[in-house]
Amino acid sequence: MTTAAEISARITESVMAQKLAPGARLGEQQLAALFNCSRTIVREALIRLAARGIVTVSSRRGWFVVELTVNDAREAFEARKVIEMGLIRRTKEVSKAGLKRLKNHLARQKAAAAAADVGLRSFLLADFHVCLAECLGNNLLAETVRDMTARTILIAMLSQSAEEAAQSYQEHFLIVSAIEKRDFILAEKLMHEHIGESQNRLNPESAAYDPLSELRNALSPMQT
Amino acid sequence: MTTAAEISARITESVMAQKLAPGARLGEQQLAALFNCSRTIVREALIRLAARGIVTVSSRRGWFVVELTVNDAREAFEARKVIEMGLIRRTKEVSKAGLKRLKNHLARQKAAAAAADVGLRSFLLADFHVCLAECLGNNLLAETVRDMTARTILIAMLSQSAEEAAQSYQEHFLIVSAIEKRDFILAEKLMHEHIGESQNRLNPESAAYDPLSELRNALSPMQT
DNA sequence: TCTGCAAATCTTGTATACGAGAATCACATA
DNA sequence: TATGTGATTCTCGTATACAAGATTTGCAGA
Repeated sequence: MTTAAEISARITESVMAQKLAPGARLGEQQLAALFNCSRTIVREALIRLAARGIVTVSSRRGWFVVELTVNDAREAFEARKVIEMGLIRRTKEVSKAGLKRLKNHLARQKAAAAAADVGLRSFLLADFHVCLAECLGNNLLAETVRDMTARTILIAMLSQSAEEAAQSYQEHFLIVSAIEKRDFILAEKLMHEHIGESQNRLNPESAAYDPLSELRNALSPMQT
Repeated sequence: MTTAAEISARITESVMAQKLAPGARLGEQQLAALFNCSRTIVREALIRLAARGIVTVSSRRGWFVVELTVNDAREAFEARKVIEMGLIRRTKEVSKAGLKRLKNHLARQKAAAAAADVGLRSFLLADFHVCLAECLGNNLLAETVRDMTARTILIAMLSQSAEEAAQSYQEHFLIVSAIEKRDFILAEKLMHEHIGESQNRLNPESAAYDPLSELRNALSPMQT
């Protein structure tokens, strides 16, 4: 027996941990069995997630983890740049507690990078951005960051190797360092590059997660 | 017979039009009767709105339009500054169609300011910000702006006089003018002042809509 | 073997029934 | 009159039944 809030949180986390791929099916009945509750509860969780742009429903066909178009992807990355850079830019001061929490989070990221748990590593690298927003004093934007980060993961999916993860951690580390030194201008610049980095990684337009992409490309009409 | 999407849109619009005050009751049964549908549909609409921070539910007591704390208010205004200023800042170019749409919107705002329809006027002044985000090319952030704008209205409520509305229109006009001239730096500055303006208007900490605020103040503990 | 159609199955969409907790009201009591 | 208590009413919370559309399967016919 589980609540709708718990179910939607679990699904969000799974997306952030790259355990749920774009297009993954989320059957009401299956989830109800898995979480030992009725379809009503599952449905509530899915409706919430739909409002947040994490899942979609296709009438009488089923619920699925969203699959973003190229334009959706552009907007999601742009939104993250706007929010996360703006948040840093408008910060005057960071509390000692906040800074401590950030460093603690960095330590967990480092530990996860060393360990073999890809899911936890992926989750923490994404969660860092949420944590940062919270530490900069805006829980409302932190929630928004969570949704948008999840969305960008659903594009970038499968394209993050161990080396790239290590690099992400390094970049996070440098951002926190800049914040600690109160060099918010540098921090903003680093954040810009950091988000741009993952955006650039998805070169062959979302080809990474589309199992039909090769076929699709091969059979695409000629430009005559 | 109405769909959940329509119901939630109607409620959001009513909030933006200041027709629904903070704390207003939204009974499932009443809404079902009003929209001629079952509680199931109403419930879906309310769950969506709850995910967007427009309404809350108090267990077995009822659904209500949110009442923000002082800190919530701070975060909402701050979030709007971050997003709307950042959106302008990162804009390089505005399409002709977008500019035309903005001017069209301004004209409607002007017309509404002259007319006596306070609801429409209030709605348009808020909707301008959503429209701007769309015209700057980010529908994802536009949706976010809609939610946050609604939230700020739920704080500032009742405090907007006809003169202040006219001033808001003027500020919107100047913002669009700056954008038209591609002076995004000025536009960003104007937006900053514009949002700050409405934030400053709510001086006596949300006293406007709290019927107990006087009592609360009178009976607050002494600072000895 | 391939095609087309009909039946069966699967999945969500919606209404409704019933239960539980909160708030209110009426009434007895001090 | 003021207070406390029990019944009543109101509202949401959850499960479930049934409908309807989409998909798949099976089968007959060419």
